Amino acid sequence: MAGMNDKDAMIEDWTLSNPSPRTLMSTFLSEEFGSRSSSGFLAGKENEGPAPETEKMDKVTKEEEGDASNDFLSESNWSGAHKSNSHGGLAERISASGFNVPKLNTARIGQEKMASSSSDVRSPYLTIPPGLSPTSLLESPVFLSNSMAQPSPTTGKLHFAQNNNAGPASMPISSSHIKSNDLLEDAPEAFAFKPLLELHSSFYSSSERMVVPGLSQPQTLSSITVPVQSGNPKETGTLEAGPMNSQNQHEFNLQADSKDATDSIMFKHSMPNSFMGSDHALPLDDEQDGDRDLKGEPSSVAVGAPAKDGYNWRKYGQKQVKGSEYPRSYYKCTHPNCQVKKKVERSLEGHITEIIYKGTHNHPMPPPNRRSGVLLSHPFNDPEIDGSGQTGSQMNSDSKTMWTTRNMGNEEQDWQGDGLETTTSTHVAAECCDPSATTKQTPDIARLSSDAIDVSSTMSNEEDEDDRATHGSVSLGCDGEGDETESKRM
DNA sequence: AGCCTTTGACCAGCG
DNA sequence: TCGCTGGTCAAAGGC
Repeated sequence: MAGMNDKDAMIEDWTLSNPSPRTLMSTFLSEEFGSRSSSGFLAGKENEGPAPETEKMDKVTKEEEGDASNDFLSESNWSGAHKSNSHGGLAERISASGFNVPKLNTARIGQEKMASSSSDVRSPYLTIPPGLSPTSLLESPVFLSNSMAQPSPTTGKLHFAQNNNAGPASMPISSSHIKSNDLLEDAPEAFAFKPLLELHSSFYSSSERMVVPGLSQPQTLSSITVPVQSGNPKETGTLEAGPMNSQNQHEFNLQADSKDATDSIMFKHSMPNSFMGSDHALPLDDEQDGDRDLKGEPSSVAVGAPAKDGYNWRKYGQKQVKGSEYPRSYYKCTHPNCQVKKKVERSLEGHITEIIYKGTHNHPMPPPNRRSGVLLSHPFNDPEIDGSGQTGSQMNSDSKTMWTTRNMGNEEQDWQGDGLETTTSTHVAAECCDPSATTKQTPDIARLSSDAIDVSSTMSNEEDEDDRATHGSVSLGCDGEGDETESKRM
């Protein structure tokens, strides 16, 4: 409850006076990111020694963050080379609310070569030092806005809306080549994208349907576009995490959601090779450990996976679905009176190819336990922050959050919490996936490409209001750092 | 003992 | 009505 209030207050406090795409850019870049020449993101790996300018910002960041030991980000010596908004910046405000915000070294804007010939002249490149992973970005509080987003099944865009907003902002969400869980353990880029995938997975789990087909081809990884939001809920945009290039760099493209589609900024993030090493790999949750230990054994895969979104699931059936080369497992939420179900398709190797949530939890997310391997590591997952803990009310349990989506008939639909049935699906198409399997379930999905992430959402009225209590209770299995962070918070 | 998965059977919707 | 298909049930067994 307290977390919810904090968050609400925080979001409200984010509101800026002059929302604009450029403002979003500056806000996002200057406040949300910072570069740290010393990449202590992973327990101080790859210490390169902080540059003077970053040392300065180190102090600022630490001052802002207050209790540096309270969050993993603070451990990583986030720093920034400049701050455009020294008063009441988002970072400070978020920090005050319990978040630590990665900062981007905007001073290095323009120092990088343009990675794409199609880049806008105004689009500088930012280099994020090794150690700043997309995980960090995705864990940035900018993704708080996800709790207010609903995907469009036809356009693949997320629509943000609040009851007090003039109108929803739309942003594309696309992805290609999402790795499945075990692959996430094996490759840095996969690891980096895992929180994103789970962010969406968990987020959409709050609706009734989610489809997350994964890839089983570890050599393929492309881009993911996720929504971002500046201090003003109306200021939205997308952060696209591109594939890792030959220099082990992820390319990011931050674009404001505005009429000016060219208002974007691209930057790179160098993924340290150490990410590849198991010694530097972040610890995985129990489930992943289980999957890793018993990789290839379907039974083990089936046991741990369903709980990854933070809830406890009981498998009640499995069936080979026609059109899909992988068996589909059926899970129910083990919580009493909770009718949420979940369908999971996994390849023989244990790669998740599709996850479909049905229903919404009418109960708080259960506390992490060894069996489920759930680690409520992400700020969204933190009961103290998002209010989804056992202490009671959910973040979106109030009726203030309005969901805007498109239903199966491409008809804009505003949902204010009276929807009784929601279905949200997220497709992460895989080269190995049977396209018919996913498209059949969400025929309205506008597939961006054969290897794009598709998101659809349909809502109707069948569930009672309580079922919406858990809408937006984003759980993010930020294994590793989150595990440590959560324990520290506790 | 309790909870879970497994798995074959059953049921309902649809063409 | 029939067959197909997806979803669910429930007994059995494991942990």
